[in-house]
Amino acid sequence: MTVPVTRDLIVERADDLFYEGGFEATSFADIAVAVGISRGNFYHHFKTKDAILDAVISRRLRRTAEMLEAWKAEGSTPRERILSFIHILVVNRTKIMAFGCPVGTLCSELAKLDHGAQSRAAKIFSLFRDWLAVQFRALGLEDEAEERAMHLLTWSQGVAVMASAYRDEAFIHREVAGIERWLDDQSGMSIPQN
Amino acid sequence: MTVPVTRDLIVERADDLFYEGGFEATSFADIAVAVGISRGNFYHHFKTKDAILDAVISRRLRRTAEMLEAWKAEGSTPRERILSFIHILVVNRTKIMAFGCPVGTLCSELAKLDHGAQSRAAKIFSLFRDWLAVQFRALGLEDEAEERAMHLLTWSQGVAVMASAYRDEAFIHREVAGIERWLDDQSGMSIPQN
DNA sequence: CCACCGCTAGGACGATTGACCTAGATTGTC
DNA sequence: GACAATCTAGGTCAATCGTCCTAGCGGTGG
Repeated sequence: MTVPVTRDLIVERADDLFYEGGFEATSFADIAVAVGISRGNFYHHFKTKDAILDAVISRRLRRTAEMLEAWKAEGSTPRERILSFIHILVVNRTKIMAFGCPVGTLCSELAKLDHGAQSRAAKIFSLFRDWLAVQFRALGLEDEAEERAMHLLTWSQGVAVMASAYRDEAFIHREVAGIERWLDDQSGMSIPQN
Repeated sequence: MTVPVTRDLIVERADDLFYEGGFEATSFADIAVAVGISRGNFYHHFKTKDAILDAVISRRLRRTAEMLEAWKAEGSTPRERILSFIHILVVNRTKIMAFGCPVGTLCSELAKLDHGAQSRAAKIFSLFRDWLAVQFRALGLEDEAEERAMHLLTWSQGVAVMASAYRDEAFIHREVAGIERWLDDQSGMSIPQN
């Protein structure tokens, strides 16, 4: 809390609003109200809306990296660490049913807007992918680790989309159980199986 | 072609623009330019933007039903019919890499906008789900048919999200191959396996 | 020939958007 | 305590949004 407390607050609230309402649909005024400052004050901290988006993506990259680091400490085994990832779907089920996955929906929106920051947003996925690949490699899957990581990411994204489309909590639990079964089928298998 | 050729043209172009640019980001002016008519002329056919959205969703519902009906004719076996669904990912890979899945991204956006039409948009998913469930039931999966249908829908949605995030065509082919292997593991199995 | 009606064009509306400016308040430093 | 840098508030800007109105076009029926 050395200097930029207001700036951080702006990024934090903008992060939430971008998630819950989308980037395009969230206006300067919306963020200003959420933070509790005037619209004019905004321009002192961020010159453009894209600058806020950049800061939000940076924040998400940093927090994701921190979360993955924390999971390394909590879960001692690779399997437990991967389960930490899978269980985001359960832990955040309420918000996911309402707004989908923060990363997936942002990437989708930025892709449609043909926004230059889309590739940076996709790097949040890469953090998960690389981290998961390390865990799969520790499970004994050498060559297939990256592919398994992408598949797990894919599966969870699908669950997020369908869960928000139907707002079905039971569906999330069913699919998560399926992912866990799939995970336990992966360990040390020589023949690839999806 | 009895009467409403202009109206149909509006809905058709709006459908494309909503897919490629998103509902919120597409303005009346954008659609008018795409159709080649004046903005004022718009109001004669659609009083509100939501009315256009309704018409677009109706169009998608109708066209989806027609496509599923056509697949019944093309693919004689349930497996071939399901493969027709899976191969949308390959056939439409270019657009999917650029804009994601039309249904999934629309549902996600409407969810964030808290738009009343979200549940109607989700009915497009239901058309696929019910149709797929019929095919899985024909494969000998009685009780698990609906669950398998939802899983296949989930998987394909995940592929669409990740494919657009990374714009990776090889990834699509890899996952589609995985889906096909999964499909062939399903037929007539008594013990559920994901 | 005229009255009518579906369709079109183009402008105008109030509101809101992202962006920007300026003046005052606050803070920190010497 | 004076000064400079930083932060804040509130207003203004042109552009664009969805919405709406009206005048004119073209064909059809009486």
